[in-house]
Amino acid sequence: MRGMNSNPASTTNSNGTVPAAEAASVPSPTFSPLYQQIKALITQGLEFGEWKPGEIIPSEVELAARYKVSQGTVRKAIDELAADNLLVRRQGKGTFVAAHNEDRVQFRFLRLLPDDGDVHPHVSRLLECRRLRAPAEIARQLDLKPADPVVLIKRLLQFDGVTTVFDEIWLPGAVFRGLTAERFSEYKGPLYTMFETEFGTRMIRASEKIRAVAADETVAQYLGVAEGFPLLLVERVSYTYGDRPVEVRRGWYVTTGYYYYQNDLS
Amino acid sequence: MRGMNSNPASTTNSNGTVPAAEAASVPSPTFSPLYQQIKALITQGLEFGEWKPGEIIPSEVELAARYKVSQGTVRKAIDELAADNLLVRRQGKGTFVAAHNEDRVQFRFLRLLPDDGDVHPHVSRLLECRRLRAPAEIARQLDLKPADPVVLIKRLLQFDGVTTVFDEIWLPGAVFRGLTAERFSEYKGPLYTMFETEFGTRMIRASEKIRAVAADETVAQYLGVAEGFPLLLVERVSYTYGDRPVEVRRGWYVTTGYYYYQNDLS
DNA sequence: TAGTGGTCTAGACCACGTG
DNA sequence: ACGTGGTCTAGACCACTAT
Repeated sequence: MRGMNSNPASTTNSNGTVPAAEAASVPSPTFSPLYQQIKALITQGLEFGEWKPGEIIPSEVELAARYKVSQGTVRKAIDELAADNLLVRRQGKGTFVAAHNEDRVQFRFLRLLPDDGDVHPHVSRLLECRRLRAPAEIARQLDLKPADPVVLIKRLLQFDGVTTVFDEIWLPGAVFRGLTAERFSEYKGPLYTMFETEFGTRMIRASEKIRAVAADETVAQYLGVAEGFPLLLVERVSYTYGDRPVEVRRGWYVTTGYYYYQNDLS
Repeated sequence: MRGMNSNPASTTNSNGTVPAAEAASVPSPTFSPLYQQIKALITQGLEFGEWKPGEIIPSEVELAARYKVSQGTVRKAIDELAADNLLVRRQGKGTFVAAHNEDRVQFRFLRLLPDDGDVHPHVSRLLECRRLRAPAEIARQLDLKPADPVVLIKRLLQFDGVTTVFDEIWLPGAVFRGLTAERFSEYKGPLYTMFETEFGTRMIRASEKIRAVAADETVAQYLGVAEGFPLLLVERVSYTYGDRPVEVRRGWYVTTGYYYYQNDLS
């Protein structure tokens, strides 16, 4: 492999050098470092379920042999996947597919913390779960055609019996076939874990827009506050592999005694 | 150097292996990988001003020679410092000390974006800048003794002529000697740039607590909104080298037409 | 004892920026 | 043409976990 990763402009294009075996489906003409190509291959394995959440993936040495590259190259690929929170390394044991049912998840996707720092589990109460045609704005955000089917979920979150969050969750209907109120109610545990195990959809990344708004009549009633009460509105779009949006979530938060946490501005 | 980085429990403690020259002041008895030690040495160079913001640092080869380690070890140290936003790599040119006067800074520390996506520069208007004794809560957050001197700055930020942010900034008086309203007014450019060039204090990291609050009489007047209007309250603590807190900032944001942005929940 | 990830090295070549 | 960071390799040894 040494020295074969030449410039795409050179006479011998480097993509022939992807150590075949299970090379990318369509060898693109663009150049990328070997470890990026390995990273893509491993990501495919994750996406297509070759290794499932919580499971161990082959050792670095094995992967190096399979892809016909050095261990160092596999290592760099895994380093990035671990930084992206897709894999978790455990020294002496191996490398595992990140699962959404670990302790940290509640704080990865629900960043609301109480002022006193104590950690309380939350209770979810389903208000509504129905299928309808996507409003224009939701369709745009989910990258669907207007009027495509979507699932709308409304729910409340309670901390210590106090209703603190009202969520409005929009999901693409095609992906979340058979998601009903019953199915929803039966499921114990975090929502993202259900999405993962029941619908094979993993949330990889999210972006959020945060603002302060006044509670309207409906939301005020749900949250047990006066109309006009200041609420934190968090509008999140979550993405799965390939940066495909698969969830739009609008959350109205009562931030009395709670705050939204954000670390490190990088 | 090969193979000398043995366990701290072993007979020959590894810290003697720090390639001296400019070894750490107090060789601690705890073990850490070589590249972490190199990282600490480079960080010291940054903290003590050996290389100033915007300047280039020695090449990897030079640093490897100076610290008597391989280029790969220096590389790993620099990789982490770049990930921490303390250094910036530029292929073909060299590695530079991150400066706070670049384009990205306005978005690194002021994450307010307009709904339409356009980017407008902001104008700052100083309301007040005086010295006083630290209230208990501020003293706690700045790691000072109660009643230690602090500087309190109050200011407004305007976007397109519209007042959008009211800031209350608390700084340790000992560090920011000679910071007066005049000095403040004279300075053009971002605040953090002034802190850096005028007072030798760099903000490295920050954490934020965000909530929605109702505008009180004073803030409402400053921001030109009705009393009770919902505002985003962002409480930020900024840290310099060694995780020492050097700023407490409370910002009240009008989020009409603007939102607070947050990417990637990692 | 064996296997895994983690560290460290030395050397080669590539890609980028500048003279 | 030269120097910088970026990629890749091969091999050694360390640290942790399990058996």
